Amino acid sequence: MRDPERTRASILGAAFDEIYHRGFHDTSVNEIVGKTTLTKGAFFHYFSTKNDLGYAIADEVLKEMVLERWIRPLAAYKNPVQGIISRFRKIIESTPDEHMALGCPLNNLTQEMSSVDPVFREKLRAVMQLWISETEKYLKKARDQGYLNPDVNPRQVAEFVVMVEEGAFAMVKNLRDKKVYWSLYESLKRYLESISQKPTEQLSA
Amino acid sequence: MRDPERTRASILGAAFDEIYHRGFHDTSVNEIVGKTTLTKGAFFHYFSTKNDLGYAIADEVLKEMVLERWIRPLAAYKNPVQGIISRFRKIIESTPDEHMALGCPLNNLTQEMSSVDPVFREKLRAVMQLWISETEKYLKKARDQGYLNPDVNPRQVAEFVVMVEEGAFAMVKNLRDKKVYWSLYESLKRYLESISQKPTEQLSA
DNA sequence: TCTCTAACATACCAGCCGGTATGTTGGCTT
DNA sequence: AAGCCAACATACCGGCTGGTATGTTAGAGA
Repeated sequence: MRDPERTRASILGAAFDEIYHRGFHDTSVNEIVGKTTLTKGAFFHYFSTKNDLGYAIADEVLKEMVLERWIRPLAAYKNPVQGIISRFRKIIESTPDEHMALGCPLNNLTQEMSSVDPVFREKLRAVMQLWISETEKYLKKARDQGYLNPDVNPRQVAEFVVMVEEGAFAMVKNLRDKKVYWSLYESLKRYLESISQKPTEQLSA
Repeated sequence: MRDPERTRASILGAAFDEIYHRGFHDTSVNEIVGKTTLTKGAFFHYFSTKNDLGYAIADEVLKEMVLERWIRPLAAYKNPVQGIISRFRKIIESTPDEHMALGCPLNNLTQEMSSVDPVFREKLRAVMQLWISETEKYLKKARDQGYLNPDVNPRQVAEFVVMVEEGAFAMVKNLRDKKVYWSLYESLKRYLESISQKPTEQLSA
């Protein structure tokens, strides 16, 4: 009947949802446990403080979400650059309007907490560094395989790409207009094409 | 001795500072008035609620800041595209590290408040729309004057440019590394060059 | 079966929050 | 010079917050 792992996960899930919708500060512990079948006693049994809950969200939920949404799918593409473009498009298509209006969970939490709490800052920074580094790997692969111009700097492009991926969500959240996302998609695509090797001058794999 | 306009402005200024540093939710009215020579009575004489204070910051402070930092300086450039690139660089150079770590005030407030309070959302959206529209004007001018390829969509590029301007600050805030800003600057420059008309006028760093 | 610890529930608290009610005072108006 | 109102100050409040102290109960081990 008792299942500590499930209990903890249910708190984490409810907390993520509520924080994603209303922000960390504006979400109280009472509201979080109210979304579950548990009470405050259970909450503080698993998380010694409210901030600890936030740390766990960064370490576990957000990190996993970034990998699952933005990184792992890239492995399926022969041309990683094409993969980045396709994923960006597919995420637009598959994200419900309600979520588009809420922005990127990682970015939301970072903007709210990183200048307030240094532990938050480090954990959220780690997630973003991971996101960039993994993107960089694929871009390097793309360059080595002749899909990108040989003079491109994979790290630099990776930082730009991730910034666009996050910034696009932020702007759509602000403007409440999904069409903007498509506009930004076109611009990112154009940028990536501008640093891509033309098929004719592509090196043979 | 009494000077209502100055008093109001001093509250607005102190509030903006404190909110910029610690976020809206985490800044209490007591802290704001504590930064001035006034008391809570004065605060609620000028702003009927704490949210009203936030609205005034959006309408007055943030709007003016966007125009002053990003838009008005563009008038001094013959090639608006060159102006956008130069301004982006100069803002990096002139912004102290401490402020770089705090991000863009407009973006901070938007990420924190726009999904919580609809009035906030509309006001902050108006500021961002203004930012984009004014940028669009200059890009259209650039296209008509042959600095940009004739097939570029000024609105689309404006949305992308503003997104990068905001997103760059957000990312630097996250990563706490000003070098990233230069990296993003290079990418933006490269993008704008890729949609620029080559023969007419050259873009230089 | 008895024990004992982890897994929860209940009840409560000090502190701070935004906001209000009620002063007091400066200074223009007549 | 008296009146009067905007411009402030002071004192206070109910409500909610994160957090704690103290239960109670499930269930694995002996």
